[in-house]
Amino acid sequence: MSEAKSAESRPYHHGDLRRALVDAARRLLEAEGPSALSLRAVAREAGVSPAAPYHHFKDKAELLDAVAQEGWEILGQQMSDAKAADQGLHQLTALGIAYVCFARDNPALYRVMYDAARDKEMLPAGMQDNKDSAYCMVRDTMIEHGADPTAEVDLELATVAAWCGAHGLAEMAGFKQFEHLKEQLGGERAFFDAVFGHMGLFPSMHGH
Amino acid sequence: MSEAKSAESRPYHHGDLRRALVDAARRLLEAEGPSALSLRAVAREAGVSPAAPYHHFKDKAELLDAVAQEGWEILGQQMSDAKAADQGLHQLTALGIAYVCFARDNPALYRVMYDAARDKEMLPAGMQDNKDSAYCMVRDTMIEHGADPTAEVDLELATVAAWCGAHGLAEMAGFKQFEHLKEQLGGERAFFDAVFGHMGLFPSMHGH
DNA sequence: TGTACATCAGTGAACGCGCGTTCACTGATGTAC
DNA sequence: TGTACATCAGTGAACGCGCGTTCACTGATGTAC
Repeated sequence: MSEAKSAESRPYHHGDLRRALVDAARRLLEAEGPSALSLRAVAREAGVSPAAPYHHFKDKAELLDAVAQEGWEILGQQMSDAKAADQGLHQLTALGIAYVCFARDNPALYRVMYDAARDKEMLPAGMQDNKDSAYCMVRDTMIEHGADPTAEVDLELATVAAWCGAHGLAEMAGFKQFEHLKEQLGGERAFFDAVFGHMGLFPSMHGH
Repeated sequence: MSEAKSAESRPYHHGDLRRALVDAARRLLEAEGPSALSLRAVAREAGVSPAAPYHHFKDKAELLDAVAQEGWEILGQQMSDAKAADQGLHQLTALGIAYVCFARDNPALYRVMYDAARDKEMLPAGMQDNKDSAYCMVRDTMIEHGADPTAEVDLELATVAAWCGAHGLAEMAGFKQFEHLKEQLGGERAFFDAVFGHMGLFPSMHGH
């Protein structure tokens, strides 16, 4: 797993250690889980001394924040791509599926994304009211598909409900005990679709 | 916070140290959060030496399991009470509200309940297929309210969907940023109701 | 009722460990003249 | 083009800490006779 290059190939100055540290953290995260994500382990994985990260991050929390931030950016990009690839009424479902697939592919990163925010008692980046947060993308998509933008409370409730549903499914889908359901339905994607359908959150999915 | 009794009042033999340790763990958990839950801290909180817990638990994981187990029992009891108190079509909603209220009142315990299971790569106690798990209570209630018990896949999907929705809301409701929504709706309970309503999971809530 | 003894449930000191962080340092790089 | 020097980005040793766990121990309890 270690990315440490052989002694002769890596110069004394790294070039972009900040980047390398965040990459190393992500590698560690998915290989060993969130509890293995110590500053020292990240430095080790990146092939530098334990003190090196302090030239790029104030402390461990700042490194974790950077990892979480990158996670939210990737998730936002994947949701945006999914939306672009699926014009029409299915766009909201596409967003939900993209969200859950991201969590399936990066379960430990996904946890860090929320935990880093909880530690700071803040909303995570992807849920903030920035114009390009994932949360706002969901809200905007709802408006594009007919939600009334002037019914502010209702709109926000619908967005929260969709977000909660996706988050709940993202965490539950990790349990191996649901494998049999996925198989019976013909695959993971169908399982996600079906659960979203039962939630009735995504208008494209329930024809009634 | 410490429960350690004064020297003269506590006998050498504790009486029920196992119980006291689980209680101490829960106290610590809600006061300091999941990351503060070390074996030593629990022993300290209970007023005994760091080695004492080993007479009652094989290791730290076993203590955490006991804490999680108790959490699931309390949650199950509260859901059962809520169901009993609300005959009729609102029973499913009552279960959902009870679930979310438990998570609101015991956020750190709630996390431990899932994390302890994830560490063992198991379904948590409350989600197992025991006759009296919380998960089965939800499924049974769905049947009582008209779900077709012979449509097994559909029934399980509906239960999973409800469970995911409740879990998602339970975790999101902890963010302070939703306070304004709760206020606008006239309280936390109304907020929970409204989100469940938007999910369309709970038949009693959506009249359409 | 009294005594011997096994068992139980604590103590407290110690172990090795990995952690976050600091420090004085040094090698590499870039800029001024 | 060459040299002096400031700055940058690393090293590696060290710090103190809290952790999980083990160990030999001892005080308290219960039971047999």
